[in-house]
Order: sequence, then C-alpha cells, then structure tokens
Amino acid sequence: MQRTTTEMTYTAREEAIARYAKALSHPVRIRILSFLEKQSCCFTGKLTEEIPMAQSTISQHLKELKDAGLIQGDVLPPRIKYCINQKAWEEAKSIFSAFFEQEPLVTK
Amino acid sequence: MQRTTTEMTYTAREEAIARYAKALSHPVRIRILSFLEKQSCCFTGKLTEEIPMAQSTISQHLKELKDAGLIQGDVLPPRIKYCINQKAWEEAKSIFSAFFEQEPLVTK
DNA sequence: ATTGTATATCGCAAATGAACGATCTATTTG
DNA sequence: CAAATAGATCGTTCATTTGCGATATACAAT
Repeated sequence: MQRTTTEMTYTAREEAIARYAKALSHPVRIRILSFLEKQSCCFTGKLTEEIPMAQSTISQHLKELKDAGLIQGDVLPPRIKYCINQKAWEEAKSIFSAFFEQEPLVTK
Repeated sequence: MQRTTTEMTYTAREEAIARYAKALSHPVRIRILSFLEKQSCCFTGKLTEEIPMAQSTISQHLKELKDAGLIQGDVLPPRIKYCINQKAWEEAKSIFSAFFEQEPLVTK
C-alpha cells in the first residue's frame, strides 16, 4: 500500500547512540564495565574469577566492548590489562545525556 | 579448565540498564524516539510517512519500545497515539546518567 | 627446546532479531 | 450490514548473537 523501500539511511548520531547502546545491551557487559569503573583496570583473569562463565565467552564480550570502543586492552605479556577507554566513555556519556536531556513535551 | 557454570544471575540494575540499552540499540528506534521527543506524541501513520520501512516493521519496532516501557500507546480509534512514557524516560535517563557518572579512575 | 600461563580465536548449535508481505482486528462511516 | 482505515500480528527468510569446548597464539620461565 505504501512506502516502497527508499532505502533507509541514518545520521552519524543515530548510529553512534545505537552502537553504544548495543554494547550495553547485555547484562554481563554492564557488569564488566561496572567492574572496570571501580577498578579502573583489570586482567581478563580477574573477570573469569568474578563471572561464572566460560573464559571464551568472557573474552568474546570483552571483544564486543573493545569493538564498540568502550574499553581498551594493554598487552602486558602474558596477560592483557583492560581499562575503560576514557575518551569513548566521555563521548558515550554526553551522547546519552544529550539524547535524554531534551525532555519530551508533556502529553497534551 | 575452570569455572563450571555456576549459573549466572544479575542485579535488577544490571538488567534494567541492559534492557533499556537494548531498546536503544537500533538506529531506527533512536529515530522514532527522537521524533517523539520533538513531537511529544504521534500516530503510527506519521512515522510510516517519515520512515521508509514497511508498516509492519515500524509496528514491530514500536512494540519493542513499548515492551521496554519507553513509550506508551493511547488507543484513539481507529488510530493509536504513541507518546514517550515520561516515567520510564526519566528512569532511563537517571540510570544511564548514574552508570556513566562514576568516572573510572585514571589508568595507573 | 619444553612447559606453563593468559588470553584469543574457531566452529558449532541454539536463540534472537530484522525485515517483509499477507492477513487479521477493531472501530468509524456509509 | 458493508466498506474503509489504522494498526497489530503471523509466518517466513536471513543475519546476528550467545554460549560453549577445543584449539591456537604469544610470551616467560625452566
């Protein structure tokens, strides 16, 4: 009846929010980030002690957080020290803040 | 080698953040919410005019936003007026804000 | 060179998500 | 009651995500 797919495109802002949100969309990743927030940094091993999941699964979640830019890994053989990526963290913070800031008008 | 699945459980906070984040994890849903933010409310029809996607697809995204609690629909036959759910919006806002607020310690 | 340690990557299976066209539902209008 | 309208739901297809065990990699220590 309508709208034959004109091919959807998004703004950089829309994609950025969605991308960060996706990284935050699994509770175990929230836990990992909360942990890093407190500790500043930690090794994967610490997380596998704290979180009852296979090491490979945790490694995969770390990869997703890294791909989203929210964390970074410092190679410190034979281990890897993960830290929050300050820059991305600030960006995500302000991008979400701006998104929610603009209060929707009250229902009329 | 380790950690035989003790069965993972999450806090309500972790699940709440992940749940809201999941709702925000697709750019078209960001667009819909931004639109509602500006307009306060609108009918599905308005969205199908604005967004080049099948009506059924938009309806599905609306359902996800509704399931997450971020929007609500007022039945106003034969149409449905969607609005941001103020209460959930505020909750999401403060939950994300609190999550990002606690600055991670600087890398040592 | 062998061994050990920490972590990543692979390959799989099951579950979930995205998009669509088609159909159903509920209500208003004729 | 019939037709029109707005929107939800269904069923399908295809892609992505999740979680796991097994294996690979990279370096340090012996």
